[in-house]
Amino acid sequence: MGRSPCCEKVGLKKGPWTPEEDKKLMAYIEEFGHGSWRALPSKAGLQRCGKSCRLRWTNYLRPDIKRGKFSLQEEQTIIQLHALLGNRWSAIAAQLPKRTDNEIKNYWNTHLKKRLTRMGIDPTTHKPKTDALGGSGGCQSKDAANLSHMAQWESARLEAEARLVRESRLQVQSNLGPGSNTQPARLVLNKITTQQPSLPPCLDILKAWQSSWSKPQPPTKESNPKMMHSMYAMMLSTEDTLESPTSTLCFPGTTPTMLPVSNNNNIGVLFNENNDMFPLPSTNMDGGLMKENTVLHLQDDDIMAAVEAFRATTTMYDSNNNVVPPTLPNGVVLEGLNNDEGLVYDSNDNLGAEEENMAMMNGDGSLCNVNLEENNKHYWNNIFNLVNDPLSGPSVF
DNA sequence: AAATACAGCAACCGCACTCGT
DNA sequence: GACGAGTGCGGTTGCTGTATT
Repeated sequence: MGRSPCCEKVGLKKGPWTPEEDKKLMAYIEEFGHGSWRALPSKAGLQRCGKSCRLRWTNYLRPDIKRGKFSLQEEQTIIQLHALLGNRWSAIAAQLPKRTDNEIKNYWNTHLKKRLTRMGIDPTTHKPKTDALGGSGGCQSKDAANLSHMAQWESARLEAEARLVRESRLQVQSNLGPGSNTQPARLVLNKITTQQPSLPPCLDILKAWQSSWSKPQPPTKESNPKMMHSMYAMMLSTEDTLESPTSTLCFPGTTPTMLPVSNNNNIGVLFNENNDMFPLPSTNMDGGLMKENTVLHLQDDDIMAAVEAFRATTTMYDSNNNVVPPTLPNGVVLEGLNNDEGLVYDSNDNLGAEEENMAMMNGDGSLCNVNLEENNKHYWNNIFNLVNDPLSGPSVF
């Protein structure tokens, strides 16, 4: 549908904001909240369009914004999430507290993208640029399928989280009145998701999903208690037995029944305590196969649990904005996960060369081995070595 | 010291989506 | 269901500071 441009009025100022304009905008929002952005400029005495005001506020003036150099942890998170999500900056920003999507986007384009390019890695696909010359096409397509499958789930989750944030903001704002909308979305969401009323039965799906994303790695080295993040194992794996987070799986605490699958696709079906059947996302709700790129439409209950599930397996922050290790449903704390993102390191913090076979838990708690493709392993190894190496920054590029 | 090239980043643009009517 | 307002989002532009010649 056609829209009238928001800045059609002649005389509205564009370009860099002056300190005076910033003061006016901040003073107005602190007193009244932003309300309607379109109406704000005239009320605040600004010769700007509402869109410009919103951008200035969200990207620069908001009090809950951290500026300055990105930490190694933040760099790692950006790279990994970009590998999974692509240029979905708002989704990536949702996992980095106090960073805006615009800032992350700029940082990617000016720093991280160049680093990967110089390493010979396509920053779009996160694969070595020499892929076309060699390697196993079949394995790579399976990788891509797994990644795409996970990305579908993640995409749905992030959309859900964004919606939750919007809704919760509205709710908090309406409870507290004008001027109270500066609450960081993360905090608002935490308030909601930490309340866990009796969960509806369908949440077993999300439990399963959570479990599939946070299976602990059995100790492969006595001296190294670090845990493996199953998501990355799945991203790295090309083994047929390795399934995406949305395929057949089990989780501790409940014992879902698995339906036999009728084809080679990763169809999964779970049952809750009442034996209600819940097809996993590779199937539609009729149990039939979803077409590629089918958009998932999750119920709100699923969304709530999905958000909680993801939080259990991704970087989390305490009230002081310190990273806290995630906790599995059974209470196991995944020590070292956030720094290492699930990869197994040797004593020098390099990925262990002998770790070709990474063990994962089967649904029944037994172990299965996962063969990792050399190229992919080296790719992630390179990335983490690079971003962890303080000398590899400007001196390299 | 001046000119030029480059990097970094704030801000803009326009499309897409959501929601209310 | 159609429409329009409001907003979110990602791509792009262009300004500014710094490095290099």
